[in-house]
This record gives sequence, C-alpha cells and structure tokens, in this order.
Amino acid sequence: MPDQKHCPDTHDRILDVAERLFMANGYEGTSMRMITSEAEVNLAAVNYHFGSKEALMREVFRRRLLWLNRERIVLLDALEAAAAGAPLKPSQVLEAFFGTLLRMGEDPALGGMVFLRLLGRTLTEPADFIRTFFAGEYAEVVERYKHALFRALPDVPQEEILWRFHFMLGSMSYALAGTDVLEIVTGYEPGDAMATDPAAARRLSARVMPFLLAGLRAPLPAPLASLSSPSATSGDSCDAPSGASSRVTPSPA
Amino acid sequence: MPDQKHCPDTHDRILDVAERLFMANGYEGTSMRMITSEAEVNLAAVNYHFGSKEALMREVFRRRLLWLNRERIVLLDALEAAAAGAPLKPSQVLEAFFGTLLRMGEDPALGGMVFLRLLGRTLTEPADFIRTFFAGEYAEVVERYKHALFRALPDVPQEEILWRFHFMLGSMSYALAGTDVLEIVTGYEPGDAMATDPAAARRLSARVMPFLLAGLRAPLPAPLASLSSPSATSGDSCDAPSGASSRVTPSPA
DNA sequence: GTCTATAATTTGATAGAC
DNA sequence: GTCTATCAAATTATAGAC
Repeated sequence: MPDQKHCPDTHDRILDVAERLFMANGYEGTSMRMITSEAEVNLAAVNYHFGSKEALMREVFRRRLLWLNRERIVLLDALEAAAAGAPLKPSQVLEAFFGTLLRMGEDPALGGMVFLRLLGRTLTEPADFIRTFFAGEYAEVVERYKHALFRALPDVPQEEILWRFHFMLGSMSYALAGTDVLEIVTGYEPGDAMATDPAAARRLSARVMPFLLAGLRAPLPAPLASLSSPSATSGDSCDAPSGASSRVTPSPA
Repeated sequence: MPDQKHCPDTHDRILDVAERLFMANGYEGTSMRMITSEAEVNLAAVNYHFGSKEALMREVFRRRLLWLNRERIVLLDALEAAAAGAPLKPSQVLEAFFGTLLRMGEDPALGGMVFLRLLGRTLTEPADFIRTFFAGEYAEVVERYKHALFRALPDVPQEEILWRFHFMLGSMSYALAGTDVLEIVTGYEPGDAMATDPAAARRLSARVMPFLLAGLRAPLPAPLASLSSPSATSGDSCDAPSGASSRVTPSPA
C-alpha cells in the first residue's frame, strides 16, 4: 500500500496521462509504455502505484466519479429539502444530474473535457471489469435519480421513464465522446485543442438540455398494437400531438 | 485479388464471426486468433481473404453499410417524389433514417442485432482508420438527410438541427450498444441471448422514435445570455413551453 | 520510490509446401 | 485455397539492485 506522502507528482501524473490516452485511444488501444513514456516515469511505476493496468483504469475513473456522484447526491438532497415533500420539476432533476456532469467539463481540476470525453466513450466499452466497476459506482445515484424522475413525471409509466433515462444517457454520452459522422456539428477532432476547450461544455449544455427535456416529456408511444408491420410501427402516431396537450402531464408549477 | 467462386463459406464465416467478436470485445480487444479459431478456419485465411485486420474490420462494416445507406437514399428519394416538392414531415425523415436502421435488427440476413450493437459501440471508437472509413461511407446519406431536415423544420436554425441530429445519433448509438448503467432498462447483458433477439429492435423502435421526434422538435434554447452563472444556464427556461406553442414550428400537415 | 533487466505471452503478418 | 511453421515486435508484469 503506497501511503507515503512523498512524490504526489508521479502518482498523479500517471493518472492524468492515462486519462488523456485512454480518452484518445481507448483502454485496449493504450499500452502501459505509452503512458509511462508520456508521463516521463518508469515503466514499473504504474504497477508499483496501482498494481495493474486494470486497477489504473479503475482509479482514473474512481477519483472523478467519487466527486461527480457525491455532488449529484448532495444537489438532489438540497433540491428535495427545498421542495419540502413536493415532487421536483423534470428540469430540476436533469439539471442536477447532467448539469453537474457538464460542469466538470469547465473545470480542469475536475478532469475537464478530457474526462468527459473519456466517460462518454467508455460507457459503450463493455469490458467486463469496467461494467462491473461502473455498476458499483453508479448504483446509489441512479437509484436516487430514478425515483426523483418517477415523482416528477407521475403520469408516465415508470418503465417508460427508465427507457428515456437510458436515451438521455446516450445522447449525452455520444455528444461527450464527440466522434461523430457529422463532423460539421462538433467541429473538432479527437485529441484536438478544441476538443478539450472548457467552453465546449457550456456550448453543449445550452444545446443538449432542451433536447433531453423534450425527449423526457415526449408524448407516450401508441400501446404498440401492430408489431407485425415493421414500416408502420413507429413515428406515424407521434406527429399530431407535439407537447403539453398529450398524455404526459407537464411538471407541476 | 481473391476472385474465385469457390468456398464462399470461409470468406463469409470469417465476416460473421468477426462481426460478433468485434461487437462483444471491440476492435482492439479482438485478436485474429480469436476470430479464426471460432470460425474454424486457418489463421492465414484472414490475411489471404482480406489482407489485414484493419481491412477485415472495414469489410465487416462495408457489406452492411452498403445496404443500409443505399436503402436510406432510396427511401428518401421515394418520400420526396411523393411529396412533389413539399417539405417532408420530421417524422417521415426520422422514420426513413432510423427506422431503416432498426429494421436491420429484425433481419438476421442484414446482420440483425449483432451488427446494430457493433455499429452502436463503434461510433464512439475513434480509431483513425475507422473514422476515416465511416466519413466516406456516411458522406452522401448524411448530406441528403441534413437537407431533408432543414426543409422539414424551416423555423429551426440549421446549426440547431445539426446538433439535434447529433444528439439523436447518440441516443440511438447508445441504445443499440446496450451497455448501460441502468441494467434494469435494457434487461440484457452483452453477448446475452436477449441482446441479439430480433424483437429487441421492435421494442426499442417503439420507445425511441417518440423520444427522438420530441427532442428534434424541442423549444429552442434561450440565446444563451448569461453564461457566467453555471447553475442557471440551462433547463430553467425550458419548462414553461412544452411543445407546439413555442418557437418551433410543428411539421406541416 | 525509482530503475534495469527480463520473464512469459500474445500479437499481426508472412513464407512456402501442398 | 488451405495449411504449418515461424518471424519480429509488442504486450503486461515482476524480480531484485539501489
């Protein structure tokens, strides 16, 4: 157990470089030698400080997710205390969950855009040890926010809310990863300077939050009667009602 | 150039196995030996038929994307011909673009859910050669659908439409990859039987299409005046107007 | 804590017989 | 087209001196 207070440089420099390289090349695409040479530390230092490559990967996430998910809980506690028993507005829940995430992108001390992009791409990398690790790190915060959304949208079936939470995570994850076939949109390349610009988080936030909120409160799909005819199953029933007038109750107040 | 008409088995069996293993383990996480042993072909067969591992990866996608993006163009041509110059409805454009994709998941001959999940996770893997390849494969179809959306939503700034196209791709990509921290939602594990169930595409379609359509037609964000106060930048302005009454013009007819 | 040296495997690719 | 045998390089990890 390395508990010495000396040389926080090496330990943290490894984490910082690993975070950036995992973001740019993925876990499998990044070798220990790439990390140690760029961090200018000895190859054996990684195993000394972290034990293995997998443990390094976990630690890269642990130091960020610890802050993120704790902050999310604190914010939700504060919102619910202020609401005094009343349900929160959907926008409040989304702002607490995704706004906290996006705010990390503006603060290099919290990982900045480098960590956000790493998180975005890692959420679709189903290496077993990462999935297991994430499941543990996210268990509490997901449970809390699920129920906050259930209360915020009492007229939407809970299963539907879970699906939409899923879709919102996807939009955010993909937007953060920032590797799009629509290069025009994001305007940056991976590893680019713009890709790690803290202002990117603010620009993204202004665009994505209305999108997420609208999707979360979308009219309910038809009770999926005719699943036999593929070309008529989806989309057609969703044009006429476009918002507050449909089955979904808008947030109170 | 392998042009012989013999043994389509080996050639195609390599592609099928590679598709499944790349889906489950990613490109870097899948070795040639894993592919050849599972496909029960000789190790040298891959290089004989495809030339290299990178070329194999490209061919895995090429045979699917060729059909997908051609079908998307054909469908859009038909819709625009039927509209006789009038703009399409947003739901028609989404149905042609994403509905075609989801329909691949129901047909094993088109790759089924295995290919859809591979595509979903690969869109966030920014290995250079994959990005370059995708850019070429998607160039035409993206250009066509961009302009179809511009026409379908004449009152939404084009840049905003591009962002929302981006977000929609993200929801879809992430939902297809199916590796979520909300395990309850999807209910399947990667590599699981349920994960490759053709019915999964229909279930997903009924859930995701209304979400995408609502997000695409969300109220426009405030002109982002106060970017200084992070907690008030987003979300708060999006509660009151929840749909058709806002600045976004609903689709014609 | 840092470093050198190296073990033990695995990787993508190829030469050449059949 | 298929196969065996093999190369050259890269990988994670560790032992042991300082």
